Amino acid sequence: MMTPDTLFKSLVDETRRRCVVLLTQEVELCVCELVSALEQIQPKVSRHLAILRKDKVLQERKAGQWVFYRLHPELPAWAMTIIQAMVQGVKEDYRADWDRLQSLSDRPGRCATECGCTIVPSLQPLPGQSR
Amino acid sequence: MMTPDTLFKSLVDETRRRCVVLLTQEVELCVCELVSALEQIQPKVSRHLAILRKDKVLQERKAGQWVFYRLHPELPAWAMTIIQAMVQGVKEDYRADWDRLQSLSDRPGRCATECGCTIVPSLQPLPGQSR
DNA sequence: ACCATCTATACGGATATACATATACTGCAT
DNA sequence: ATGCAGTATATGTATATCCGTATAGATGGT
Repeated sequence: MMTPDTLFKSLVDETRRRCVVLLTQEVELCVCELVSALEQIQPKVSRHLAILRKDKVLQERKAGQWVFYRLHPELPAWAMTIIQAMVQGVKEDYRADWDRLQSLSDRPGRCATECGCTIVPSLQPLPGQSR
Repeated sequence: MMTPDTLFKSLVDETRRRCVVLLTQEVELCVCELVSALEQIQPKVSRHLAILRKDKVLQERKAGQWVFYRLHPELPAWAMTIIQAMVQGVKEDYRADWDRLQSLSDRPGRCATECGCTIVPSLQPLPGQSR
């Protein structure tokens, strides 16, 4: 079960927060997209995603050679509140991550039939952003 | 200015979270009260309070030989949201801290005219008592 | 089979953090 | 001045965390 101890340990790292913030804007992202958006080397991103997965902050979905991550659907309400408040706190700081993500070409396709990602988290986009 | 990085670093430690949680229920507490409520040695509590003070999560008020701490009045809204959600997350877990705090005798008095704080109704201000 | 891509993990080093103990500082009372 | 209570900090140590590099596994295309 998620505890504040686990959540704060997970979110104390900025790389992990940047991943989580992007995943409040996009339903799911694969590792290579996060690598490009964050401009970090792949093993580093993968290691942090493993921590977020172990702590049940994120959920993984394997699709062929890709692994997609999304916010864990069973995050308790207080944890989602913390994540959303954290997004408010970073405001424009992580804007560059979002911009890089949007400018990527050749992103792997997602279709509802293959990934089942019909659930869109009811989160507010960052100020000035639209999808 | 408070940033999520600072706040998460501050709240990643359980001792610091326990201090903050108690300070969401009492307007202000002195170090010796926190030492008793948390059942931790004084240098440990003092060191963590220093971190919370440096990070502007808490504010200090010196009154004679006592130092009272309270939530920093300039905490941004998103930070207060995170703190309140964290309190929701710990629910009954920190209940023992509160119980020990309430059962303390000889708590230092708080006077509205000298400290400007709002006295919590459950508190019995006792003038000039030492421990 | 071979290769390229995507992802995960193991390893060693560097940095950061928490701890207990000891000590210093301050304000108040005798 | 002396002592004591409340608080803060310095020190050394142990542990945890993060990083980059190297490597391994898994998948899909040729």
